[in-house]
Amino acid sequence: MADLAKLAGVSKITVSRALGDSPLVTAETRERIQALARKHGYKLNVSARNLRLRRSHTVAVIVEMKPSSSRTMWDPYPLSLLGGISQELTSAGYSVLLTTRHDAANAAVQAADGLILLGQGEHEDAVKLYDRMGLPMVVWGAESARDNHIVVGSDNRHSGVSVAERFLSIGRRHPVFIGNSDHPEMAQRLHGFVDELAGHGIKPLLLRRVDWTLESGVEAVRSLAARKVHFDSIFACSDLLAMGAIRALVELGLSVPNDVSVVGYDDTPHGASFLPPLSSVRQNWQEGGVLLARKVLALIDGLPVSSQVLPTSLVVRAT
Amino acid sequence: MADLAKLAGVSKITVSRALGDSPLVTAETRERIQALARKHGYKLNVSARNLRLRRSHTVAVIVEMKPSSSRTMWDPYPLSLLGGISQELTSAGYSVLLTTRHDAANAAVQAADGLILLGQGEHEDAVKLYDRMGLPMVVWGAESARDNHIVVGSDNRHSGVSVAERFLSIGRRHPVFIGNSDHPEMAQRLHGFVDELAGHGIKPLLLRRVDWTLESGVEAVRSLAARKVHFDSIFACSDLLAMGAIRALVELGLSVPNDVSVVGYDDTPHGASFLPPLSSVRQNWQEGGVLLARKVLALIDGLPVSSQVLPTSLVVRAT
DNA sequence: TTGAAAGCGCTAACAG
DNA sequence: CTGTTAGCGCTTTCAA
Repeated sequence: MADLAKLAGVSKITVSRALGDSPLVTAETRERIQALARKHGYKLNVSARNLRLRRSHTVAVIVEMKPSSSRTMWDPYPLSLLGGISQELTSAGYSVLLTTRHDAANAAVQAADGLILLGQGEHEDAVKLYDRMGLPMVVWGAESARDNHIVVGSDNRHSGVSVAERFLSIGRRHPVFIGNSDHPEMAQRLHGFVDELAGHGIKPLLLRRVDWTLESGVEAVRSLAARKVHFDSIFACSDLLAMGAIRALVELGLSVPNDVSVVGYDDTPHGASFLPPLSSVRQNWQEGGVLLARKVLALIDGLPVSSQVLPTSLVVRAT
Repeated sequence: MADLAKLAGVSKITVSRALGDSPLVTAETRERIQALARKHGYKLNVSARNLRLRRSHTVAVIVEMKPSSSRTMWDPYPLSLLGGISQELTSAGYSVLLTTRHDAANAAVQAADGLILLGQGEHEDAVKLYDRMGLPMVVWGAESARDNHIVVGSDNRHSGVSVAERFLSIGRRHPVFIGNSDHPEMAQRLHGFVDELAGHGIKPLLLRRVDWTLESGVEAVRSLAARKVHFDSIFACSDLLAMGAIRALVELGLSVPNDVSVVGYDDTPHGASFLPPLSSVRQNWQEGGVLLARKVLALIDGLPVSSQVLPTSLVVRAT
């Protein structure tokens, strides 16, 4: 910057202002300096600016990473969410610092101006952990009565209601829910599901499954059969669970959807390509990511921010 | 740091050294100062350190992002790769700056100490673009004769050979390859496939498909049928393509694997859960990520680094 | 509208 | 083994 100043015959600070599009500098000199900067390939020293400004211009995105052979890593919070976040933060001049829960102690994470937490964790333990850092934080997940964080998430409750409505409308009377109610988002799906069914005098069977894998879905249905439970519909908390369930149903000689209706969650491309094509609940991740980013930025700027729930849609296919 | 120095009755630099585990300081004072730092919740100012050290301690990871409704964003380079990268960089004290190709002009990206490029792009245009930045760079993809970058990738050529061997061993004589040979990794799969088959006097049919979606796979097989091509085996460059192909085959009244054998690529959980369970080529992404990270770090440290090819394995399931 | 001075928090070099 | 000095590159006062 000092070099540019010399070249342009002005002072360092004028260069700084010119490059920052400050109104304190003539349009003419601004142009001249910017052209010079381009010509000489000048690059702003981000560290120096950040040191001076006492901000890192960085938002740490913390993903829940449970590496496991049977589960695509970070599977439930897919990349589209990251895509939306990245797009929005970058265009605001912020960087996306990608981290996992383990790396939270990292100096760079601590220096972040804000935090986006993808996944609350069981019992919201992740939320509690990061809350202590005292940084502006926005969480992707389910809104909770207990805590008062800014949360962006899909309308999990309504998803549950929609699936219940669907099952009722096609005459199903013995529904099963497969998922993990310790997971806040799934808990809300369950609530919606249960409440809507209760209005029609129906109480679904809750089948708790911690893993969201195909195998887990297979086992779930097998256990149902082993216990001689009578059921005619399944709401599974992931497409993989749903596909596993269908496989087990077929093995048992049951027909989907004639004998049992199945609805999955997330509307993955693979679910759509399943035979039979899977009915599933779709959430808008890209938009969720954009909103998460906007809200941390607002928080960082000290603006008022509120939680937001995004609509979901039940995509009815063949199951 | 100045405050800590005052508290400990030493100078700033001693604190700096103590916190950095420098051997220049007594074990006793190091302990004392570190305890003090913990107690008072001291956080290193990363910007100041980076400014002084003239390094950002950041590696930019550039993902190829082509948002499209029918394709999970960033699909071909899944998160496990990012997981491996993140794990390795973080434990070396580096941050992962996540960006897309569009954001490459970003000041923070330019300030990175190194670059990891996920995906070479068609005709390696992405590689050429980032090469101009003059940063230490490592690329995930296929090694290329033309360029001389450090590349980490799966043994795509051998994958092609394996699939050809498999087809030959079960008596297939009319194989089809579905993929995009402009994509370097896929080109190598094709080469291996073609070469191995050529040794047995067989020339596979190349069916070019730009999209790696289910629909694309369906169309591919339909076009085959429409042209009355005789074929008995398909090597598809993604599980989704393979699943689409199988769906179309079934619609045409053909049986998989009796009439046609199909092998996909990537061994996704969804492929494994497909009915029938999909045979597919598996690559080790997590390890690939770790290697990518290690190699940029070595490059940054001025150490000699060479490209590396990771073995793949053909997982034979029901198709 | 432009500039001079000061200092953000840290560490490498050198001196003790 | 510890300390002093200096300066990384930038931008916010304050003054012209």
